[in-house]
Amino acid sequence: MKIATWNVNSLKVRMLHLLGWLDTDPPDIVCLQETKIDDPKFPAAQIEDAGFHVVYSGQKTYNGVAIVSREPVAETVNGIPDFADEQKRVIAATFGSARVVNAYVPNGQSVVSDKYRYKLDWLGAFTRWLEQELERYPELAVVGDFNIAPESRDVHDPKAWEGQVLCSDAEREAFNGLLGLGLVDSFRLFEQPEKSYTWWDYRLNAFKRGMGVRIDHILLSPALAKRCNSVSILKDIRAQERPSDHAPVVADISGK
DNA sequence: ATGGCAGGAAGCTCCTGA
Repeated sequence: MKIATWNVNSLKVRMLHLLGWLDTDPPDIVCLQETKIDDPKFPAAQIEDAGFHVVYSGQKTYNGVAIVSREPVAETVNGIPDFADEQKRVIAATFGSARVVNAYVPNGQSVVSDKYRYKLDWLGAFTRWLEQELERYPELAVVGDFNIAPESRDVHDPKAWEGQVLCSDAEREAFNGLLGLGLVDSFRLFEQPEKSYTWWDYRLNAFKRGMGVRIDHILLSPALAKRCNSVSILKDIRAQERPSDHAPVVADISGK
């Protein structure tokens, strides 16, 4: 089973990129973030016509998440239970024995912003919920745009980013809190190219100059990590015409 | 130190993203 995560930065604009990917080299599950589309306008029919199922939780202009899958979904949950939040940032679903949580973690804007406080509160609630999910579902994948670069090697210019949003101590502690539950940053289970990133600013020709950060992640419970064969970043999709500013990440967890 | 680019909604400019 291949599971992927991709921040599309508007599904409407990225629809042909998605359908092309699903046509040529489809993962079994694709988790999308920043769909930026209200549920009544979600292009479900186009995705279903391509032979996939899809569940979604969106809103106009901001946020929005969806899970596209070969197999039908069960036990769909929108949002973090018991955490009041009008922003559509989480959707979870079950595939066979595997549970998939798809998250668009708040950006934070800057460390002195109210949005940063919201981000940390949000991550606290997210972590408490995932602790329960792990007990219920030993085969758990937590994927999405975390808006956190876990380590210096995940940032093209660690000096410039030091203490900034995405890289601050509190954010990295929150990320380590997720790992503390037993989740594994699957990307680092394997040898990876130097300067592996998942997001590059649209400005300054950042993609071509390799100026990126690794903020999109696939975290796996021990039971799934054991079956993980490879994880890679699909830079080709970031290199297309009119791309999202994020590249997808895909993990193969079909077992040895 | 600042702005650069892109998307969306509104409406001919502003907010947000990371």
